[in-house]
Amino acid sequence: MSNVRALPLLDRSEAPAAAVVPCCPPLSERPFTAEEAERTARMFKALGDPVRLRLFSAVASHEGGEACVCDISDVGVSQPTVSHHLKKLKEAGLLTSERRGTWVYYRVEPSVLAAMGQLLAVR
Amino acid sequence: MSNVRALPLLDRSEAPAAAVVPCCPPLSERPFTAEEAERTARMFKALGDPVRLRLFSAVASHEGGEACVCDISDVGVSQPTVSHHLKKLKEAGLLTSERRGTWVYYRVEPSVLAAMGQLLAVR
DNA sequence: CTTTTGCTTCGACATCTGTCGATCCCTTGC
DNA sequence: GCAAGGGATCGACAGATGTCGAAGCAAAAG
Repeated sequence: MSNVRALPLLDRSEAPAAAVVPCCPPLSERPFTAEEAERTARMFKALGDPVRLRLFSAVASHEGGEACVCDISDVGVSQPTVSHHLKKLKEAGLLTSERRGTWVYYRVEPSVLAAMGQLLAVR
Repeated sequence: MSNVRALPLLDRSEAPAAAVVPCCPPLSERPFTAEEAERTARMFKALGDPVRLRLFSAVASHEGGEACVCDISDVGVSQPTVSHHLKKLKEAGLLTSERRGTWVYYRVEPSVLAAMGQLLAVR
């Protein structure tokens, strides 16, 4: 189950690194369609849990924009729950993970952050 | 039930209108505390539902930044459900409502939008 | 006052979500 | 090979959430 694909917020295939291509216009530009709302809500929902927000913040603020799970798993819930939330953040396209030897490192997708910021831009 | 107070994202008591005082530092500045995460997650959660996102976008993109419920309630769910979601958005501090005669108007809280944008600022 | 219209609240219900302990998988070290 | 440790998955379960129809409430119209 859960074959949810990461959000194609940004076309990373050959776009220059600085070019942020948001999935949707700013919230205040025009009413969202059902599909736009569905995609975008997934990101907001991912950050709509306190534990996930702490995990995301911990990764985002860690040096190099990445952190080992062992460095950030002190958020008051059990280890399986931490893993569960990190998975959710990955499915939302906000984090990526990579195993390096014993440890697994999570890193933020800065372009996605920027795209979300543009969603909130005031008209 | 549901005596949830609006988020004190911005001290509106006597601050100048342009001064955005976010509740929390940018997500990537330092790891969020439990309390910061709790408060901030409430906002993201409010936008983490497709119907609410459409309603919010409809209000935000409406001229004058406000809209009558009758103008935006065509989002594919029943009218009580629309009312339910608008209430949630109000409780999250993202919208305010005001009755003027027959109709009820909802309007966005622009400072809250700006504060959320700052949360997503890249370090 | 009665009716109509716009919106909220209530009650009920199915589904989703967060949480945990137990277990499994993968890598390293012996 | 085997043991140890980091991390993911599984199964279960209580509580939260989205949804609706019915009923209630407030303002305007007749």
